[in-house]
Amino acid sequence: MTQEIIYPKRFRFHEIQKKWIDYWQKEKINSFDLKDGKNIFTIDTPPPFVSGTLHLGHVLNHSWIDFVARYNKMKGKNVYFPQGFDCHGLPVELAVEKNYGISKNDRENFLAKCFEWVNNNINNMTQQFNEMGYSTDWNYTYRTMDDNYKYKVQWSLLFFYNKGWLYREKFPTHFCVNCETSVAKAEVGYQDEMGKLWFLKLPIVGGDDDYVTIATTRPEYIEACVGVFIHPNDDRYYHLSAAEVQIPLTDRKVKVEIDKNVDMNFGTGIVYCCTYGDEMDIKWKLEHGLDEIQIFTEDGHMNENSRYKGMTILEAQKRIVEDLDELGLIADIKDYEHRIIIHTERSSCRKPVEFLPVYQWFINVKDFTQEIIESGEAIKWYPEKHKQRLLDWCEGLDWNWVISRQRIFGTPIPFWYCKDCGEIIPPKEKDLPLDPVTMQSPLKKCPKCNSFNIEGEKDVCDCWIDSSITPLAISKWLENEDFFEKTYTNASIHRPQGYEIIRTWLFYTLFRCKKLTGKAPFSEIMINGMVAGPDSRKMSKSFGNIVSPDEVMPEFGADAIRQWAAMGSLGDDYPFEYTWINLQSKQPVKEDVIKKKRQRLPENKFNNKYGRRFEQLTGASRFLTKIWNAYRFLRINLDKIKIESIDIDNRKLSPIDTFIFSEYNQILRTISNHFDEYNWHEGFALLRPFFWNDICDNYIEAIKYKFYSEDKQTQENALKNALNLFYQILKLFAIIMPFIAEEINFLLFNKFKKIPSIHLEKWPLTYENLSEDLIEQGRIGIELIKRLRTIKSSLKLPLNEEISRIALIAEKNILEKLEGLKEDIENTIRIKKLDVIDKVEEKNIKDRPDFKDIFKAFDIKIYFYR
RNA sequence: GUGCCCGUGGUCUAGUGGUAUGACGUCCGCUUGACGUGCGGAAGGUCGAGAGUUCAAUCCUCUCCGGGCACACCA
Repeated sequence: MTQEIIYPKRFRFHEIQKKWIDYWQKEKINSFDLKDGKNIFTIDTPPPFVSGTLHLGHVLNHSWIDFVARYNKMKGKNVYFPQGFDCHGLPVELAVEKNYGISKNDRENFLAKCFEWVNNNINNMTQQFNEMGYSTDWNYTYRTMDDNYKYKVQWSLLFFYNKGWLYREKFPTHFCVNCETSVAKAEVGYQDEMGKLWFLKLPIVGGDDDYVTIATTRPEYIEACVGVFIHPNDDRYYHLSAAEVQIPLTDRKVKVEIDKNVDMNFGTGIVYCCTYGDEMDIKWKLEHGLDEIQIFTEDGHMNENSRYKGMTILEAQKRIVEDLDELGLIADIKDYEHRIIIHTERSSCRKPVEFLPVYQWFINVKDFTQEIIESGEAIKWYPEKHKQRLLDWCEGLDWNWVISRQRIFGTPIPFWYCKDCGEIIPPKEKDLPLDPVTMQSPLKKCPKCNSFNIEGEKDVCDCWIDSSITPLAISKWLENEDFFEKTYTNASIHRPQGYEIIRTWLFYTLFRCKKLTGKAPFSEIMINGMVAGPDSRKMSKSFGNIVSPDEVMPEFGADAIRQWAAMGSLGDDYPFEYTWINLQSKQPVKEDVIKKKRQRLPENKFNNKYGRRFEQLTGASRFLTKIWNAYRFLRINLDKIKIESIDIDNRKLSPIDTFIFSEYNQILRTISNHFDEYNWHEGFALLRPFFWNDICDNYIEAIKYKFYSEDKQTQENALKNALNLFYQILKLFAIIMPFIAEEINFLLFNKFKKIPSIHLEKWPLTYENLSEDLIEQGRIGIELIKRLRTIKSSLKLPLNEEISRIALIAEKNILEKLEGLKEDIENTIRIKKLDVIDKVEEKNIKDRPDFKDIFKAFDIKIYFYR
């Protein structure tokens, strides 16, 4: 090791990170060993979607996961910590279409390119995980697009089919006409939008210039109108109850029907029912046996049932309104704020969702929500409050799970069906995994109707079908019975995730794993919040408050960013703070100024003029520098003073040593308690000031002089005690800041501790058998030293200036203690002569001090002579 | 609309039935034999607003305001 590496004033994280990432990999420091089959603690980590880069949300989430892994390892558990990737999804298809210009019709090539694109992204993301200091064992990674993974997914579908929980049916489902696929209820959300409410006049058949007027936000649905509804108690329209109305722009007539679900107070109190405008329309259609007239195509245009065929839905709306107006059938138009259903699960879409009746595959979940609730109740939640989200979702669920997606890059739904009678033909188990598009059905003839018109399913699975068996995938279910028993059946399984996917990932995983194995997967769950920008709004492109890890990682390093993550509070959203500054003046700039400038200036000019200051990370970096310098100081002394071990003899502790050890004991216990609850914030918030103030500013300052002592034994003991304590603290640091901990471990402790990594260490123990008397004496010493330094500072004296004399005047019972501290105080404060005087002698002191002070806590008077 | 969470010095954050923790920033002093990305110190808060319970409330209750999330929904 060269001097260069040992003594730089700053922690050089760039080279150090790289060095340890390679070393940990080479030496298999993070390897999981099943042989110790007892006490296995499995972490079922969220597989990130393979967008190609990690964002700060991932950094927060996965830093915490890494803390969980490292902490539990240190606590003696055999931690199984794999990390996989969620590969399938629309964004992959879009990226491949865009970047390679390959059409989906060229199915084979297209899928190959999807695979390639995903693989590149995974390589990138794997590297980012490593740069975070993520301690997963990559030998157990998985990709949801792998055959081996698909096998499990398809096997599970076959199992569900055999149980009668998987079925195919033509049913109106949420359908994103932008993404051209059906989506699950869990993937849609509502968005407020300023729209219009149109009052349309529908002519009454046989009535002379007589109309019913309905109010609607969707006039483009008029051609699909199959009924008009009024409320049974609505006196205003009593006379209409048997009437028929003519649907404008069509040659159809529909009946006026009565239903109590009509809201009399909305609009005119009359509503038209269309196929399928919304969930209410679906219910009415089924209950009243109405016709079905579908007017939209799957890509969001009008179909052959409409005279506006070929137009987009929006274009059609415009034309329909114009046409109705021309016919004089528009009674009124009002501005109206309403909520539209949009595709929210992929934030890049957020386009309106329609209901389309197409053949879909469904899994019955409605009948099992009670069971899911039970699995949820059995989990220990960190924090408890988020359990309610799962329970609410279960209790409110009234739709089954649409699992089919009209896409091609996904796990194929491994079934065939008869095009004539709809009979489903399941695959043979031995043929899995398979793609029914390219593979022949096991039966040539429909077993029900003898038709030969058999078709392989083209649709693929919802991504949540892939990801909701992650606990089974990582435990080698269906693959290795022994491994499965140890890492699933008999393990405690920890599930870390954000609260936003409780109703999806958690819900589906609880459901499917229980059904497939008989055992609910999780014993505990740790919930993280979302990362917000400084405006405390969720980070998103549309708010312009995004910070990418790539922006901050090169400047601050993983250990600093992990400290930021550690300071986030359990289950709550957490802002990533920054301030815009003018790079020349270094002055803060307001957000709205930035917004304007960003629009006006070209990007490079803007970037030259303005930058962001990351205060939280600055603080984190300083802490790293502090730790680094504490190491340097001890290292310099270790080079001078020869010691054989850092084992300490409790009987040879000074009062100051005893006191700081006792303080450490307390801190350690409290931190353990917080970490046991996965409360990283509180634990780290204690650790930082303890190390900085108590250890560095007070303890090290107070023992420093011993390193220059004439007495070898004094030197050795002081250094041993300090190193021993530092090593304990380093183990605590290792969880949050794995790189600096490992670096210092090697530079400072390698010759004492013959272990290949500090990350294989056990959680530290407290120091036992400390003398209460010495603790108290040490406390007085430290407090006095602090006080005397403050006095020096307030007198504007440089800290190294020697004081000619100080007298401490105290009660008899404390005198003895002070005598024992004399040397520590004299040397640390630099006093030529320190006198300890009995209070009864005080009146005999003749010289007037330059400064007088009383230290109330111990009733000690301080006479200070410059 | 219903439910849950949140609102603490300039910013973020901890916490408690007896007016408050830490970080970053600001100001003052000190280049100490690890560290000026340091050390010592200071300023800065009616703990969202109002009402109630209490000897006492930032902490408990209610109402309101503001923010977030979830669920429901009138077309």
